[in-house]
Amino acid sequence: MPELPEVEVTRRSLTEQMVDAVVHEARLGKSLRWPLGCTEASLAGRVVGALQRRGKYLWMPLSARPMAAATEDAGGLLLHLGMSGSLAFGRDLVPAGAHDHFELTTSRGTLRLTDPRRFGAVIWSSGPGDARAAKLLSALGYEPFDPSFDGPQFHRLLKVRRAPIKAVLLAGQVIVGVGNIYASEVLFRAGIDPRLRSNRISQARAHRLLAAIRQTLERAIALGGSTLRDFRDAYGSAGAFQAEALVYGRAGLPCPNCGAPIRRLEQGQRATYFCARCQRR
DNA sequence: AGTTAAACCTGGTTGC
DNA sequence: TGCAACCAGGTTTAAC
Repeated sequence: MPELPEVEVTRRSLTEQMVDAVVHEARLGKSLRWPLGCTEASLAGRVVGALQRRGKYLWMPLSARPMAAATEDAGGLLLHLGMSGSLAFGRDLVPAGAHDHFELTTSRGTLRLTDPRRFGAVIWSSGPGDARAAKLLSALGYEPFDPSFDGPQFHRLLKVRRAPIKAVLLAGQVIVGVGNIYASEVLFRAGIDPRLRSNRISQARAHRLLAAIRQTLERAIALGGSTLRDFRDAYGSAGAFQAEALVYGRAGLPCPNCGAPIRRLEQGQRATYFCARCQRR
């Protein structure tokens, strides 16, 4: 489910409800991708800080006591929603089901991670120097909305890769947050063939692609993300961007721009949707 | 080092 | 209806 817009929508809805909450109890059910890395009891009494996002990861600061200086205790939880994860928060959640794998009971309500496929993760990190967290975050590319990231820099990074542009976007080593839905969508909006090799992209088209990424992700965030099957924000609301998808999941349907049938192909074991007439090599 | 395939899981949909 | 095959929003790991 979750690409950058869904994770960002989750971050915002969670932060509104959870900042300053005091943790009462943590409960881990079926194992997720990795072990938690601390005892559940060691989270009790900690105070939730403002959530941050890096790529598709969420960072929840958990201070050992109220008003602790950041330098004094920079610990917290690193969360990833994987393919099918979502987070819910509230005082009266429905009883936990078979796919609810992590719960954090707090003074303001209960945070619950639901993830049928269990590709998601919750790991304790003691701070920036934490090796496990650093390993996950260190190879990540630029944030799409980082103001210091611009078209020329994007172009330079694309020039040194030979994989198809779709694969380069998905890999997240150049720019983070673009998953399988939005990769097809941004390439359509930029008029670029997903099979085009990254190093063959001109500077002008790189600029156009970056602009399309920013506009598309921004619009998706504004619409609460995409809900294909089960994504919900922390209030339980579904997203609406899927209704504005121009090519994703629309094989055989007419291109909204030229009417030619949208094509589906496979790249790196993932489906890609595009219009062979509007998107050029 | 870069690129590609396999692996991790479960559930819903499609087709015979 | 039953059941196999295929599909799904991600990322790590191993292998060319």
